[in-house]
Amino acid sequence: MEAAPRGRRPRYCSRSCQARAYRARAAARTEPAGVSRPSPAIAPVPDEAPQPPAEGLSVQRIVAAAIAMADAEGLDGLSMRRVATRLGAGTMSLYRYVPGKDALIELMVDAVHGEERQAPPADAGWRVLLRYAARREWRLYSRHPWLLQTVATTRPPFGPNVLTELERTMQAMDGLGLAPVITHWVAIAVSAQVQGAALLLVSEVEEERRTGRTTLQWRADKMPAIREIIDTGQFPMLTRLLEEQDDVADIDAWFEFSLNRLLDGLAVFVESETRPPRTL
Amino acid sequence: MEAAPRGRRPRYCSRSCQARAYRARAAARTEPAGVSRPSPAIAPVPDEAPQPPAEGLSVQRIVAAAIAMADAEGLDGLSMRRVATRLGAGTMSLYRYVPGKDALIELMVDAVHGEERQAPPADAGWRVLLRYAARREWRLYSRHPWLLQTVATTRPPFGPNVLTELERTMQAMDGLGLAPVITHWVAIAVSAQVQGAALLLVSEVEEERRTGRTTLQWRADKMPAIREIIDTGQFPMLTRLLEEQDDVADIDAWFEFSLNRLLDGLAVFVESETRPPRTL
DNA sequence: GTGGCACGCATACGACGTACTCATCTTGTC
DNA sequence: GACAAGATGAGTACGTCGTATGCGTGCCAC
Repeated sequence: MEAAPRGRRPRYCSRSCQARAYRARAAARTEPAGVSRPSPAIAPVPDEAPQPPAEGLSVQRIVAAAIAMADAEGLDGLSMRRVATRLGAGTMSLYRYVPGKDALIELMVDAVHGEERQAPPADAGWRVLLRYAARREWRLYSRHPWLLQTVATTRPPFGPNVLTELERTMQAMDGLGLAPVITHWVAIAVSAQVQGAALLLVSEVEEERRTGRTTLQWRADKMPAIREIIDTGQFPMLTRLLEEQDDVADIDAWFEFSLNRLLDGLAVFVESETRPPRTL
Repeated sequence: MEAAPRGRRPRYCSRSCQARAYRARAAARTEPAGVSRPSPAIAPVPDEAPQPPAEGLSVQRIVAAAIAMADAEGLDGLSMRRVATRLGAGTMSLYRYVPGKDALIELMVDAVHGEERQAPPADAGWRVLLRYAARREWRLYSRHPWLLQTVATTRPPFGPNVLTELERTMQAMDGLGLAPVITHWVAIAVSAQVQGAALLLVSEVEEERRTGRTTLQWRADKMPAIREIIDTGQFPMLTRLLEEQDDVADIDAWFEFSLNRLLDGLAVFVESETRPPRTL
């Protein structure tokens, strides 16, 4: 089924028992948190228990190992073979628990989204709450640079933890009188700003790993080439920039700057939206 | 040199003639445009001439073929073997012109950045110009979804076309009295917003290619799972959203929305920055 | 006991990037 | 015109990857 043109990219296997085991375990991870628990607030998935010291394989152990490996070596340092050997298992043993690499990555994504457990500040305004969510996401990408690469590749996974996050962000704007669609637009606009900023962060981290050169070393390497182009005089703005200071310098400060600009703009919008024809 | 831990990812080869040929051709593409031409304004790279009908390989032909292939099949449908056969050449022949796949991708990135040739509207305000640049970038990612995946992986390449774009964006704010660093921050903040939004766009396109399911089909597939989670009652905001309308719906409209919010925020900032202590 | 089955793994296949090596073709020199 | 030297192209091979297939092993219901 699904044709797989030219024989490439077959991806998901269809061995019955494998898929069954995966679905069973995935459900075990998902449903108890999302469905049955009568928790007072939104309850993220328990994720991984204190890491059962057992030796047996499990979806949790596999996902945890894969996350550790991706954190350490990037998304293309992640291979089923190496995850397996890291767990002291045969490569194909993983496929009893996970249908394939893609599904494993999906599980990884939802798992890291459930990491930061502490609740947002209560009774804060929408602006504080949105900023809180944005910073939370920013930290997520700092810790797990590979996460952003998955975003660019796969449709946003609707794991319970991801949904929880979105819900929380939208709740930040509850009571403002915005239409649900607009609330959603705002939420993903903030998320987009964070992700866009994180692209810069991640590309530096990732490239540093790949080449072994730090950002400063890299800049020194490229300097002659850049200066050559600059010296043509066709880039006056960039020239001035280089003369004063040479780069983003503090990427966290820049992130805060851009986030604040977006929040300012949202404030203008909220203001004009919530009391339509008063001042005018 | 460079150690290559555990024997993985050797990447760039170092055969002298290969590197030489590459540098020579890359320079041929870069310098005549950036250095010698006495053009009135910023002049992007001539890129590829009317595609010489010749049969011989060339960097341009290789880059063009690779771009076409990535456009059609995504970044991981791109392989040196298939680019070569598409050009009617042996695989290793490409390595006479390009040191490796990474360098090829770098050339591809700069090439597509030089695509849209028409000048921005003259004498427009900073806001119009920034919006213009943002839309231009947005269209770029629509046409070449793979571009965003490279951004997440490699340090932003400083090809002449990319630099031209950045310079132009910064020139949009010339005369506002902002410090060069701030101008730069604003420019990359807008770019970050576009890229973050494009992540959503690209993930849909990419996933659609990978699975063969359109967005609507996919939503129909996932609906039972989503509704199951929604029906727990723990996601009131999302529930309301689904009841009214089920998704982003018009991603271009959303892009415009988020861009306008950011520009509004930048306007507030520019306003407060350019005439510091007058009204207050 | 003894099937059946859940589980783990060894082997194998076809893709990939690219290093090494040889063949062919072009060009400069006499 | 003959011929050496370099430029250019490609065939083969190595090590990596994801994963399909099929074979053992041990547990458990009957």
